[in-house]
Amino acid sequence: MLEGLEQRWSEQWAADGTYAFDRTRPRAEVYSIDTPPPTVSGSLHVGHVFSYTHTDLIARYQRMRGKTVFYPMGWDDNGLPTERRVQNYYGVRCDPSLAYDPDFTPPEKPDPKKQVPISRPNFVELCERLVLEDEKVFEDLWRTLGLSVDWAQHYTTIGEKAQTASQRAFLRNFARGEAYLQEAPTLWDVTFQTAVAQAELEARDYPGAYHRIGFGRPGTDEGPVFVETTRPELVASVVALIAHPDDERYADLFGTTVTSPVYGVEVPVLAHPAAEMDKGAGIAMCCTFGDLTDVTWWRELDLPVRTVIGRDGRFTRETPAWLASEKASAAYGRVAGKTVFSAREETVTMLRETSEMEGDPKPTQRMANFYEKGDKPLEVVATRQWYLRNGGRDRGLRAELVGRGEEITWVPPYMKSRYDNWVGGLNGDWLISRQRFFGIPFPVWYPLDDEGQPDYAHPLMPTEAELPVDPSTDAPRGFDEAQRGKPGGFLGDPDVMDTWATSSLTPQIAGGWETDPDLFERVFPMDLCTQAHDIIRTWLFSRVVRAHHEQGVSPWSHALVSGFVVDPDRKKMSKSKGNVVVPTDILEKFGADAVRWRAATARPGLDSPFDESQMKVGRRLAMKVLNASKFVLGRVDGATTDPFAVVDPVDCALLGRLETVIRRATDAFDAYDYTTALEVTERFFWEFCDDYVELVKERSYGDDADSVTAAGTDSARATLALALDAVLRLLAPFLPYVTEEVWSWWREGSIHQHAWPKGTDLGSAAAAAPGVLEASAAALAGMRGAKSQAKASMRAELASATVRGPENLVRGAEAAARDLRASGRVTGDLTFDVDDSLTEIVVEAHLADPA
RNA sequence: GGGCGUAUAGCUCAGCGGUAGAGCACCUCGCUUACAACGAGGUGGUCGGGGGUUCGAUCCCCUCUGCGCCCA
Repeated sequence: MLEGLEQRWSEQWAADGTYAFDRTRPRAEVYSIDTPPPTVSGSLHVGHVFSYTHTDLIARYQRMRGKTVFYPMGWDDNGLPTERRVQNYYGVRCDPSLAYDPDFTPPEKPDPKKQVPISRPNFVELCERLVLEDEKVFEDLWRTLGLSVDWAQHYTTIGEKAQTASQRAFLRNFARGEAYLQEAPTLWDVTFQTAVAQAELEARDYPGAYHRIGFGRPGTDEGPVFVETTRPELVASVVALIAHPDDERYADLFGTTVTSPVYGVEVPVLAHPAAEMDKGAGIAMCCTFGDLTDVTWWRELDLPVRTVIGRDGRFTRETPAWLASEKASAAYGRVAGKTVFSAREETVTMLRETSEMEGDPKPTQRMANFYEKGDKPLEVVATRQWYLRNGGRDRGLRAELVGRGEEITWVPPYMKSRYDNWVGGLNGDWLISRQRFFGIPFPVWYPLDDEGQPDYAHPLMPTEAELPVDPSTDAPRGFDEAQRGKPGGFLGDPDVMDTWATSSLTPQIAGGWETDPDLFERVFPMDLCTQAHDIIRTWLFSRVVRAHHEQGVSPWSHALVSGFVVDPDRKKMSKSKGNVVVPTDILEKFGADAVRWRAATARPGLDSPFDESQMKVGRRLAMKVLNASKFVLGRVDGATTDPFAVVDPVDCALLGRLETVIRRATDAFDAYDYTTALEVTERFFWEFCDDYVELVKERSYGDDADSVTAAGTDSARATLALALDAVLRLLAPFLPYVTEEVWSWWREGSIHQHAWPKGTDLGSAAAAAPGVLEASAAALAGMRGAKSQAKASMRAELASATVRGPENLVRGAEAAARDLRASGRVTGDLTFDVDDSLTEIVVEAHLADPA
């Protein structure tokens, strides 16, 4: 019965434009949402499905509250993940030195080990081709899940809208001095051969070994100074030994020089508080660069740069100038061109040959920085990169950005401290350039001087009207293509923007910033951004940075942060662990409504373990909605939802209860607490089915003219209809399919375009206290209990029943005496005795003898 | 080491000053004219440990411990 609803209704919604944004409405009537553009080259797991469902619950609620909802979906298709997927999928790799081949076709049988080198334009073409396929799959999934996205507002992070917005924002950042080009030590991934930003780092334990190596003290009788290092190969690039200023062991050495083992290079011994006295020998070898501490020392102690590791992660082939001596150059010849790993082995061999290493290496675990997508530790390489100011080097800006965070309502509130911690812990500006191919290029060229050397200090920029540009194929104003790379000509910036540098502008891209001012004014700043907690430091923060620089505001008023779906052992789902739950499987098995129901039970911010048995509960609810509706609609001919017909005390009590439920669900949704909204609605719905419907069933049939008045029948039918009408709307954000199906049986139009219920829909009857319902439900439960204990059928008749309890409850139940007699099948006496020694209803019942 | 969260029934979670709640699971019963992919009834907990505040603490405060995440 539930099967096929997804396809049928999602097609209907698409055809009717049910979720179309109305751009004629004023800002006050708009609710705008910034939702993460999923990485289409990646695979979705059930956690994404939950998080996007959370957004949709809010979107649907706001729409029913009368807002027109701006709910665009974007695809994050640029960047490294797509490049990697294209390499594997087509068996190619990008070689920017090659020329474009218009006739290129990818290999028929891709061999990942023998990737065919192709030009950058060819590579980008393949990327564009593949993301189209991926995006189709994603869109289908979102439609099946029932996301009420307005697909007309769609964007991609590589598309022209995104290119123009990213380049325009960059030009303005540059003009205001917020973006700048700098040659500086940069964390570098040797596998992907690109620079990596602080936000993409991941500290991991990495096995290493302490090598105890000695530095000579020429001109003294003293023995060598020993350092313990996990990276002996870097002895080739040592620039100083550094100990803590308070370390008495080395006090005498400060200001003297020592000579490096193997190479015999003379370096100073210096003091700096960043040296850790209790780590290793307490004195460290500073190399440019082994890690970020080296960068600090290099900067603060004004040390020279001695780079031996190239961008490919290998030792440079030419012998560096400071290793010019015969001894040093001979030693360097043995490591030149080697990978870090091989160079380390060779260096250890040399250290043993010269007896400058003491003992054997001692295994240790150290924390090393990794690119989150990489599996080799990052190196530090001096390169020229674009940076965007994000407060990492500016206390004032940092304070302003923390202030922007305070303008946002965080759901749950404690997620703000993640943001504050991250902003407070920044230690450098945002590195936005990447040495990759499938991304948005920097709209920048550099003039070449008479010798063909680029002048980085005076970059050439396009006007905003010329955007988007690709400096690798477009020539700057005043030049022509023939001057590319020639002395007196120009050079295009070869880098692309980091994917976050594009997706940090999603509110601007989707909202039509500078291209559609009328739209932008209606949707920006947005009302809501949603994401899981892992991207607070990246996506959330970077959007605040961009909006702060460009518009001087926080990009949204609310941030809703979802937790993760973790596996049953509470471990994070990841491909490598093989514990990923594929969303298409569960959607097929349980249906979209069931999966959405389960997602809605995961509160904002809290991780939730995946458990299939929970999906069944959602499915059962959807099924119950269908069945209960079938019953109610079989009782009410036409639309008899007239509150004035409701006169019976039990019916009034039900509406009174419903009024409270509507109020609580509305308050909860207003506070972004969709879980509580669902909880109170669902509880009401089950009570409605189990107690109320059972109580009034006989009365609603209206075929027992002797015992039931026509008014009572009308009252029950009107109440059934009123309650169903309201409860369907309360459930609509959670179960869009089944509620729409039922709605279509007796109402016009889509339930998703109808108003959220209000207490006033229920008329004055809803002012009744729900006590009668509670008391009669308890009495009914008592009768059922008696039958259950007697192991009798629920249809079994009771010869007599006595309802006892405190006065208010007994009187309440007595008001429903007729319904109780009918639903409990009491054939003989039904009496109500007040007994104030009791605190609740107790039923004493005698079964009729079986005939 | 710092920050944040969390600890309640076998499991997933509500409750957050006034005699412990739901769903799942489990047990028993029942095919009843909305529903057997169902319904009815029931079993099950010194609310992580220790202090304190209070007439009263699962709830507030302190502390310890476990777990998770983020940052060093």
